[in-house]
Amino acid sequence: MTEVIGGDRADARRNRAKMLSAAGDAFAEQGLDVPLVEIARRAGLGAGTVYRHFPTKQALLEAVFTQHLDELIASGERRAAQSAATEAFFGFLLDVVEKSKRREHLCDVVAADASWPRPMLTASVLRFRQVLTALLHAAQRAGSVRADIGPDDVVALTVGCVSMLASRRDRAAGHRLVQLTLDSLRPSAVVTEGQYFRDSPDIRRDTVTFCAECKAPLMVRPTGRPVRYCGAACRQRARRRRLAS
Amino acid sequence: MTEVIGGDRADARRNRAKMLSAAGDAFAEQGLDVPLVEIARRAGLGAGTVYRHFPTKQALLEAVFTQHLDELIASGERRAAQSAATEAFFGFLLDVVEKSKRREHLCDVVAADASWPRPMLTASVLRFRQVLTALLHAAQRAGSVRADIGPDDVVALTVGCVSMLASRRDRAAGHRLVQLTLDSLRPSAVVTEGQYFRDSPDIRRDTVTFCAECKAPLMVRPTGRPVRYCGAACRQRARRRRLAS
Amino acid sequence: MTEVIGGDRADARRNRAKMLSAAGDAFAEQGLDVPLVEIARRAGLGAGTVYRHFPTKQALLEAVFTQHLDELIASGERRAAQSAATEAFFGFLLDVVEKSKRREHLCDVVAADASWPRPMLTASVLRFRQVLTALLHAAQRAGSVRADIGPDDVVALTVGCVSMLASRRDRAAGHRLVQLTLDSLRPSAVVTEGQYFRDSPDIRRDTVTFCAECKAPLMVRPTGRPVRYCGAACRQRARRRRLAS
Amino acid sequence: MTEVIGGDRADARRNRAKMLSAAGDAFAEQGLDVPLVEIARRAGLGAGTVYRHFPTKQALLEAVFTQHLDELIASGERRAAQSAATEAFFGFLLDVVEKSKRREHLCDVVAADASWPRPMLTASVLRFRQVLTALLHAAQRAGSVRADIGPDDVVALTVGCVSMLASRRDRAAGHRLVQLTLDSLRPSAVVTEGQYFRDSPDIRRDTVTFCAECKAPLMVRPTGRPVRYCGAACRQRARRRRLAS
DNA sequence: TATGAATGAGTCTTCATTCAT
DNA sequence: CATGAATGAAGACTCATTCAT
Repeated sequence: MTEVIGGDRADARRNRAKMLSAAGDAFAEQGLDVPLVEIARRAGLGAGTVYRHFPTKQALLEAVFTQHLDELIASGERRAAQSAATEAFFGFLLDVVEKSKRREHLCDVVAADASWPRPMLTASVLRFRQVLTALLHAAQRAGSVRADIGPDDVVALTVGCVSMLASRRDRAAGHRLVQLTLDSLRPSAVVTEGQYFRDSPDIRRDTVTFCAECKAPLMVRPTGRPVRYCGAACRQRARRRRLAS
Repeated sequence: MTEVIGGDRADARRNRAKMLSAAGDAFAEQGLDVPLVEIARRAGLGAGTVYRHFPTKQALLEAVFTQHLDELIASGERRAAQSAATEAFFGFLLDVVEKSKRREHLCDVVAADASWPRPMLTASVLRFRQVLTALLHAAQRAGSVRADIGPDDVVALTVGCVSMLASRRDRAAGHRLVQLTLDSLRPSAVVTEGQYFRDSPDIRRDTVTFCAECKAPLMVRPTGRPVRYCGAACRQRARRRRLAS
Repeated sequence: MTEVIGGDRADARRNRAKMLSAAGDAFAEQGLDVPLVEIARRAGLGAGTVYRHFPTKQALLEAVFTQHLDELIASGERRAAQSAATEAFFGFLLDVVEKSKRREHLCDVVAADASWPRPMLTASVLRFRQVLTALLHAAQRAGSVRADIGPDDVVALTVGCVSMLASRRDRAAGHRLVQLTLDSLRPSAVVTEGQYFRDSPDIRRDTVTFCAECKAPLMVRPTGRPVRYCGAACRQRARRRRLAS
Repeated sequence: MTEVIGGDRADARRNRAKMLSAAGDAFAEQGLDVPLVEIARRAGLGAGTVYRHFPTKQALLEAVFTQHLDELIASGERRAAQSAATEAFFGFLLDVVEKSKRREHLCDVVAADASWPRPMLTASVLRFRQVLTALLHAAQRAGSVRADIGPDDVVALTVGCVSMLASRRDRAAGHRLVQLTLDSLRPSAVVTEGQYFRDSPDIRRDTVTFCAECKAPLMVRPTGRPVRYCGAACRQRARRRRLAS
């Protein structure tokens, strides 16, 4: 952790806050390559002052990231305390995605852990994982999230969602996509057999059947007469073919 | 398009290929900020040679991106010709994700179109969209993809999947996530009501009911006796609880 | 104008001066193509420091040029205040030529305005023109400079003189040439009719006499009483002098 | 001198001519810094071919310069043969200035002899000097050029004139300036006493008389018997003429 | 032999970091 | 202690010259 400078002096603390805020904005708007002097300028401070607080640009970046995580942690704890498990979990994920939207660059950092192993040891990172894990497990106990999902899956999913938001210009459409993606976590979601990927053999397959006409997956219906087609259209089409032959 | 240098000289063409390959690797491994001399070194060439072929680092990047797209286009056309609509579409998406895995940085380029508007006019980009759109529409006609999905949604979804793969270290787990996410496109996928996002009011809600036991969303069944549980397991569980009380 | 860096810090101002001086020397000795690091080396500073003060090599060049002009302006104003019109004007021109001697490259810049239109709007350029024009007009009113000469002619003439000085190795001989050339501006100078140049064909031959007062050339009048003065003003002035003595 | 390549092959000679022409244009339009490939492109040849003919860019430049001189030499010889001394001399100077107009960069080369001592040994340079000197002396013998002018003065003057033309946008005005300047060479021209340079503010006013033989200006001698000749040589020459008639 | 592709030294410019004011 | 000036290593890009085709 960065040694906090002048922890006892009000102005120093205010300066630190200004820097973090300015850095957050700057990274969001101009990417991680934004010059440090630009951050200092936004904060209304000198470059030297920034260095007094953060010995390295890297350190500043980590601090911004940590602050971001802390906000998410607070959000997660609030939701855990106030909502039922399912709402808490999904609400938290939406929070994470939404709040990270303007900070995709931070996600780059998370994604590229090879180049940045240290922050993974940070207290905030650990606490974030704890909160996430607790919410996840609660939701799983409540039956609203598939049992075969782990915290890492959730993190990866949210990272992906942030990317989606970033690449989908239409705001509303982006949100719908995120919704769609997060709902993949629900138990009803069907996982197509994973034969496409060349080298991932051991993916457990749910018991899926497919439309006899269009090969679309059919919902599981343990009882009753099994469906053969995904809908009226396919049934009709199959019929036509049968008659033709 | 970059003027191709030395189209008639075998060595020049070979060098161009070496550069593109080296650049692809370098961008993948070290990010878009990789020095050009590093790319030249990997290609076993001088920096000046790279500049002779690509007048700008940007131009080189675009060429790599274009080549990548061209591979995807070929893959898509092959699948469209050889497979049924559904397999073609989902197989194509998996191809896109898989092949882009080591090239997430290119996705950054796609994502950040504001800063890079020109390539969007490239022939390859247009062709890619055409292929994607054709596959999508075929799959939708076949009933295996939701009707309310457009090409931009699909692109964004794949971009997100690539991010997921990048952030999920476990290879198999990453693939499973991708599978899960892509399956969101299938008509059976349920979209939770989008009330979480502050400002996306107009998301059409499907009429969803939930499992009385586990709260999982249930498929719409307009006719017949409404289902109350998502499956046998839940029905049994509910029964047990009822007996216990 | 270049934003002046560190206006309040003594060392920064001293450094700025060192840079301008070093740049002036470097441009004079090695031409405009002198590497910026060479300038930095001469100034005893780092290249980055030069860039902090002048965002571009161009900007540095302009600053040197402006400083040069400012010196000339000061010289012109001093002379205008202290000397009679004729002495002031010719003295100024000699100053301009002499001081620009080691700075011919700057003249290149002036000459090549097509490639460098902006500095022409500079305050210093305008002021220089003002001073030059004022001195010229005063000298013309005093009768010591031909009436058909404009400021642009004078500038071009001095530019030419600088070139002469540069190409004439012998210092004294160079000065004599300049003297000769500048004296072309005096009314007594004879202009051969310009039949040589393609587009001014008819040359009248010169039996020339001069105004007894101001030495301006008098038109040939083969018959009748020869004129002695170029006009009423000179005749009157001569009369006054005769009466005074 | 550059070894002429393929002197026996017609195409090689044609190529050489194309190169020289292209180089002349390129230097004129884009300055001496024009890339060699640009010259090759203008000539419709490969860069390697240019190098086959001229081992160095410098060598090419010298060849262009030499060709330029050769044209001027031819012009001078033609005029010497066809015109009277005065017309020949001044016509030649106007030719030099006019033809060098688009080639000021070559003049830079002449001006900057420190950096380029070798071409001064070139046959063409020597021949040019010879022609110039002959024309000058003839004109001086004819009494139309001051006796105190040497070949170097004339060269410097023309270099200056080229600069004037370059810096005076108005074509006609430029030509008039050149005329004015070249006429400084005529004996009637008044040279103000050259004490201005460096720091001599009080310009003594000029009551100037001229040498009765060579028209050179005579120094003011307020008292005593007025001098009529600039020196013993002229006095003697005048005496001889008197005796002859 | 002509061509133009390859080379790499050299230039401008940026920016993280240090240090004098 | 805050400031912002100085630093110099590093990166993009150019071009004279060489050399393989």
